[in-house]
Amino acid sequence: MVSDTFDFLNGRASDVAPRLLGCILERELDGEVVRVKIVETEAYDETDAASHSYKGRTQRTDIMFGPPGHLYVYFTYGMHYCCNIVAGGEGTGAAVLIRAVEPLSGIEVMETHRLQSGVQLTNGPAKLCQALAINKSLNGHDLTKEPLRLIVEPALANEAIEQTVRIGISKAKDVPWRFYIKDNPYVSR
DNA sequence: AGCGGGATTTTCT
DNA sequence: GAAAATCCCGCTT
Repeated sequence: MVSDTFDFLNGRASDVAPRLLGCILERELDGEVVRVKIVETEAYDETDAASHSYKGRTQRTDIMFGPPGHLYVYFTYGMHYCCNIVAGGEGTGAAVLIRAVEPLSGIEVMETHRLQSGVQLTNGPAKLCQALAINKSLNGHDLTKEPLRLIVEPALANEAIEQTVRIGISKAKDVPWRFYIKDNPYVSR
C-alpha cells in the first residue's frame, strides 16, 4: 500500500463500499482532467454467491484477489465494461462495483465518449465506464497513478447514505450490499 | 410509465 | 453451450 489514505480499502467489501461514497475519481482523458464523485456502490466478496470471486481465483478474477486500491474491469453482455475498486488484503477476493458517479469537471469530454448528456452520462455502471473511457486496458491499474486516480474524501454521515439490495444479479438477491447517496440525481434507477 | 426483447462476446461448466 | 454485477429501443397501456 503506497498511500495511508487508502488504508481503509483493506477492510471488508461491505464496509469499504459505503466509505467510497463521496470519494473522487480523477481521469486524464484527451488532454483534459475529468473529475467525478462516486455516488453509488455495491460490495462483492468471495463468500458471496453473486460475486465473480465466489468460485475462487481464476484468470478473470485474479485482479480481485490482488492488492487493494487497484481497478478490476470486466466485460459483460457482449458490449459493456464495468469497473470495481479492489478491497481486502492480498489473497482476498473482494471488490466494490462503482455503479454511478456525479460529473464534476470535464463534462464535455465525457459527452464525446458517451454520446449522451445529463444524468444519462454516468447513472449506471457501464455508462460511467463509457463516459470515462474505461476498458480492459485499465484492468489492474494502480489507482494512485495516472491516468486514473482515486482521491479519498472524508466519510459521509450515515444519515446521507441509503442501503438496499443489489441490482441486476440472480444469486444472493437478498444481500443488502448496495449503497448510495440519498437524493443524488445520478443514482441509477 | 412500464414491459419485453435484442445486441454480442467473454467466461466458466 | 449457457449465462452474464447492462443498456437501449420500440411497443403497449
